[in-house]
Amino acid sequence: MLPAAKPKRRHVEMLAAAAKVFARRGYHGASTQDIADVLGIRQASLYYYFHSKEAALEAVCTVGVEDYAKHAQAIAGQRVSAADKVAQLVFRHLAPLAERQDYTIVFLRERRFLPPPARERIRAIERRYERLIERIIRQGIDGGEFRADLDARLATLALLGLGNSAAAWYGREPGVTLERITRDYVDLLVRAFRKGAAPVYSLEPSRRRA
Amino acid sequence: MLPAAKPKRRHVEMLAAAAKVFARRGYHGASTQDIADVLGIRQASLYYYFHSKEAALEAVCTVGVEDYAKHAQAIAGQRVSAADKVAQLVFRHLAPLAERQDYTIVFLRERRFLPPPARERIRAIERRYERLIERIIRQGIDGGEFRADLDARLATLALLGLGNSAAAWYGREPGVTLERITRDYVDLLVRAFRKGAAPVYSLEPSRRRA
DNA sequence: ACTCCTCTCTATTGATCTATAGAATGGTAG
DNA sequence: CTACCATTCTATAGATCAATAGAGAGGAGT
Repeated sequence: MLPAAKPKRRHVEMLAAAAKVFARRGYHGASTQDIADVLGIRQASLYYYFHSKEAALEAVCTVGVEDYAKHAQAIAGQRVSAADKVAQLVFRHLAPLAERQDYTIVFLRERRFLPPPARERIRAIERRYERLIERIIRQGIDGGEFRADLDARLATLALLGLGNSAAAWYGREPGVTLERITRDYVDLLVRAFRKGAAPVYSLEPSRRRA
Repeated sequence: MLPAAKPKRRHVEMLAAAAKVFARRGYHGASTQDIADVLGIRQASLYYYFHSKEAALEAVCTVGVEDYAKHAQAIAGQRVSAADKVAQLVFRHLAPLAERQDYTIVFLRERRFLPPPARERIRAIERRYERLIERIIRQGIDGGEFRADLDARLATLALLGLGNSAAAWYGREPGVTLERITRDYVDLLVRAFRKGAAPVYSLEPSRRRA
């Protein structure tokens, strides 16, 4: 039977070891020996659990991405304000960093190295997640809660960019807790999305060349 | 004489080839053969230009990062509003994507694979850039232009996260020009930073577990 | 014609890495 | 005691890759 089909106790440890190593050294920079070292077993013993290094990468990426779309779907169905939904989206986007940062990092950085079929499977989940966010923002605009001139696509990319960037530095910024990031980023996004006076600034740095 | 010391015509082509290959396949996923293929020369011929693959990575990363701190310094010295400075920071941060996206991507994703001495050199430039941004934001707060409860560190990370995320998808989002990203992201940040009524939303998704 | 100098070549070494084959270990149940 | 199963082992094949050594080609200047 294929090991990937029955997730037992040791399989979970394997996955965690792979996530840790891939997150620290990158997929191509990590050797199967590195993963084996974490588990205290021989390099060849890994192949009892995975068909290939690529399969291990897909397994880690899947854990890294799977819950996002699910939660976004649940949030989209609620009957609350768009601002509330954005708040919950950010909360759910950042929450995995507490316990699964390695998986998140690997998903974000290494998914592009997946072989085409696996990459497409992961991409499908991503796309669903992005569309759900974009729809929530668009509904906020259409409902008059968010600015009419807000670009839903760019707003979505902003939310994702902001959330994903936290994965890169969370844990290395002294004193910055998940709660604070969530609060501040939600605040930042909702302030930027809601109706209000247009800010005044000169976009073109006119006194500088080019 | 060390090739890296005198940047001639072909050296620039080499660097561009390395940037392109590192950006697409990642540093560890790219072989020196891949770079040689882009240039139409043999793998071993590369070593006329670089001592090592790592040296090529440092050269690419240096190009990718060097101008940011320089421009930020110039912006910090101007006598304009903090919002104007933020606008110029974002503009200068995104501008390199037009002509040097590969270098930017490699700097962002692959700099962590540099050997410690080179990594420290790159890090020093980064740190200077971050401090300049943070100081500009802090001055906006102290001057009463930005919200008093704005966290300057998190605001800096937000600006960087937003700007850096664009490097990942710029060119693959149909119809999204650099001008539009700059305008929208500046708008987003300035709206979020300036004084204004606190938004209303429920941070805790109370009807969901955990 | 001779000499640099720049650039590229051929040929190869040695290290590293994924993956396979098949044996050994140890626990558990009949 | 024996059979079975899950897990880890040894040993190695086969491929890829960074890097070195040293030769050759061709242009510019003298």
